[in-house]
Amino acid sequence: MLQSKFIYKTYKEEPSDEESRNAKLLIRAGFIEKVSSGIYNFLPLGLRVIDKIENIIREELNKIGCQELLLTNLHPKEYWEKTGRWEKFDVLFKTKSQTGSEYSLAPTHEEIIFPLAKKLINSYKDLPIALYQIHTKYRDELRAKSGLLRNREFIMKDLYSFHRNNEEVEKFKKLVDKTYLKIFKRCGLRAIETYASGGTFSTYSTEFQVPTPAGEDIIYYCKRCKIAWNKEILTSKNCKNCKKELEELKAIEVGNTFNLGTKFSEAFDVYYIDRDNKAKLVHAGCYGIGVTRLMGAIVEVYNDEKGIIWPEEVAPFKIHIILILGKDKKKNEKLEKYAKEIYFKLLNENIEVLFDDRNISAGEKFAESDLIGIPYRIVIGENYLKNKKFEFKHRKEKNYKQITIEQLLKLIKK
RNA sequence: CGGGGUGUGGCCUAAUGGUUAAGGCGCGUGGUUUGGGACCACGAGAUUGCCGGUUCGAAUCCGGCCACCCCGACCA
Repeated sequence: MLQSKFIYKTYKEEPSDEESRNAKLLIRAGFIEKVSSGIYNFLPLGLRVIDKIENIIREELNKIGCQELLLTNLHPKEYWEKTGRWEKFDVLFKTKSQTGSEYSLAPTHEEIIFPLAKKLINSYKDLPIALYQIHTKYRDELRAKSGLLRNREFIMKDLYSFHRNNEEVEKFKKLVDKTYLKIFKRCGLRAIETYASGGTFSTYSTEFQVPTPAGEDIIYYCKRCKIAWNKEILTSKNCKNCKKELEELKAIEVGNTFNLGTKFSEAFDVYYIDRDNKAKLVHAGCYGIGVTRLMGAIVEVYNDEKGIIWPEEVAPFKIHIILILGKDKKKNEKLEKYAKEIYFKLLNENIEVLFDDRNISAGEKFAESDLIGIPYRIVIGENYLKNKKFEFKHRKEKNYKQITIEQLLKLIKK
């Protein structure tokens, strides 16, 4: 991508109507734009990060046999009345059609996927089934807050699994838990498996908590066992397994996994015929990852005074090429030619590159580059003409190396 | 929903109740620059969140409403 053609806009000053680090940086750097409280637009730069996160999730879930689908976000009232949640779900957005039909905007999708599962499941031979989607969710929060961490509209990955019995749900849930840790690790985050309450429809849940002072949850972490308990269910300040004293941490919940039991199967009559020819209730689990919240959490964890520092796998681009021209026109022409060659070589290797080809001051290029936070930066200046070497450095490092394009390709491919 | 705070060009800010609302960023034109958000000149851009009130006169004072931020409550 040529930066001169790339549509985005950065700001030198922080927005006055945001307090959280993630919102300030993402807005300043041109990833998102605020429309209203808890409502944001994702600009081309921001969408690239969303796509990266979503694809990591897809890869890992597909590996364990999950299949993707897309469920509607307009939920007829009757579906939500069946579970009693039309009245009970306090953050439900409700809307009415011209003819008076009532709908909710999807805050979660159990009410839609269980009726679907009923159609898909007849026999024990149809089970297990694991379906997921990555889609927008709506929640009428009384207080949206903290940039991308608590929104009224947000993107979520929600997975639902259907099984013959509780043991199979538990077994699958453990597999999802393990997969979640992989997903968060690939996103650059250390997520802690945390025991938590099950809310109104499950006995317990597992939360995936990313420790950061910006978090709104408080968890108690055991360094030895590498697990934690949410404050809401804490019974002792010592680990239940090893008795070690627990550490209190602030954290952001980026994912969760629930064993739903048969609660929704009962509400929607989801049965299967078992080997013994008897109809039995389907056991289910549900598993969420807040995609946009995850993006906010990554920024909260990875930033410095100059801007964002994206972990490699979720960065909008991998390499930022900065071309610095001098006074000599002939030299400049050569430099431009070489820079383009390097740019195309990297593109040929399927490396995502942002090439700052704009005719602006070097200082502005550097400042903006630091703000956007692309992991690797190469600077092509007059020195390149002498030894065919450019400067190469990681966003988080201060010092650069002088290397050739061949050396760069070796380094990057690893 | 309870408490606190804030609303001024696209963004960030300034302005004892007193001319025509000031500056910086950004934007346009011309020129000079080019290794850490450069400089000069000229220019465009505002019903000071909205409605009402007080006053000879309101961005400024008063009332109501709205929006945003923060704390709390809530958070399948």
